[in-house]
Amino acid sequence: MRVTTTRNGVASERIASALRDSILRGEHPPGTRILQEDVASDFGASRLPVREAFRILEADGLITLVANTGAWVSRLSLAECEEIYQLRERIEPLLLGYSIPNLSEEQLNRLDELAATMQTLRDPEEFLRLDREFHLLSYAGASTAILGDTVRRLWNTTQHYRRAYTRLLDPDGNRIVHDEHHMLVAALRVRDADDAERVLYGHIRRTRLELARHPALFDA
Amino acid sequence: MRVTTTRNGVASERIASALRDSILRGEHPPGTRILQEDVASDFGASRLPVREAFRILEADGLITLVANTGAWVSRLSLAECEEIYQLRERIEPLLLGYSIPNLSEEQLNRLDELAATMQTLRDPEEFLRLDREFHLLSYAGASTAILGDTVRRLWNTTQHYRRAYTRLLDPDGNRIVHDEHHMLVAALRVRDADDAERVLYGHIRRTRLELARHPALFDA
DNA sequence: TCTGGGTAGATTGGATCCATTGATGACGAC
DNA sequence: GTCGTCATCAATGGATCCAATCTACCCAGA
Repeated sequence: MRVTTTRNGVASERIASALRDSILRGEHPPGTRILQEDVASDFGASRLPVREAFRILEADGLITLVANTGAWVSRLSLAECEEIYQLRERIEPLLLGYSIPNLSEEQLNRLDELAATMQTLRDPEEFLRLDREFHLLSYAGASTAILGDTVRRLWNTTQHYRRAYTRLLDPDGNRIVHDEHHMLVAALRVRDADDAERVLYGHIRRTRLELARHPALFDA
Repeated sequence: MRVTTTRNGVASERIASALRDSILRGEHPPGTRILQEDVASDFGASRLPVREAFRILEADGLITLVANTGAWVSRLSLAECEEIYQLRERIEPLLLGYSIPNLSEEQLNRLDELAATMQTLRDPEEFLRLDREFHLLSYAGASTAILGDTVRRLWNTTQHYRRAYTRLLDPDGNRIVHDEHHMLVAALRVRDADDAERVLYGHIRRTRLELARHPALFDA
């Protein structure tokens, strides 16, 4: 007889997933300490699954663990952020190449829709969310596990700095971003891998150079 | 490269480190199941630090965890292996570029020595060890954490397949490999980043294409 | 003989308790 | 007044026990 075991999945994964979302939403800025006990009571679990969740998030690059001391939300220096963007410049076009042949008509339409919606947004937080969905969706055709995971990790670790940067911008000021998004979708539609990869490369590179012009984002 | 905040006193790190070495040495071939209880008794510890060690190794890409079921040494398909090599082609030259300006005379001498020694070896296992030391040492000048960790993870996951491939080879057959190693050190000595990165790119690319010619390596 | 269900055993996931480590603040010496 | 030391306390690391769940095997029935 099966009792009401609500089969919610494994607790450590559930907690890791929820914590990841809340960090990505910016509820724990870089440098913030996170206590096992607090998280455990938040989720109504013991500290044990929380400890495993911390290991998962450490692997994601989201938090940094120090033995016998605690866990902190990871903080990047400008140099590390540039490093990540240079990585992204090189591997996201590769990932996109894997994805292009398998993108469905439905996915392409959604990409169009996202690119158009982003242009009308005033709220930086909403822009961040859609921009993330846009790019990750463009990789959805790739059946690669390692490459996809690597890219996702890089997106996670830079999320907070993209947020800080986005808040600085005049909503209309980054017209180039929207143009690039539209150019990218156009290239994807005709399955022009070379063009799509070139646009994406430039898109990331430009963002990297822009970020480097605001070193203040990385203080504190 | 990796900052190695010496958490060596912590059992989970010690166990993870020892297990990682033993997997890299080939003592647990891909597909092998690893039981928490066995590892725990091997190290005279309880299962708890073993569980955390498993999480660390999962992040390294060395093992795969399935909830309520167990841990297996990761197995790659040919497609995944090619994916990893394409990644390596793109990011290891970048990492090398970071490293070149900071390589010491001593490190360059050691690289020369390694390249020469490898030429004389008959034992594939020894070759693997030195080849790993050679390449990772060539990246030692890079102070990058994220990039270095990413590369190290890729090396880990492909270690077993490099081993299987190396065993196939006639020790004299891969003269090109040795030539490339010497060319690489020569370029590093004169701090010619462009040349070094090009040689390294070709080195990895050639290996990828060679691996693809032996699909049998990836069966069961 | 093959398929399906059910049960028993092995193995992992989670909770609680204890040991150990690191940080903080007070006290005393120079 | 400042620096160093020590004691206290909070937070993490680890051990043991219990619960949930998956696997493997056996047996009944077609």
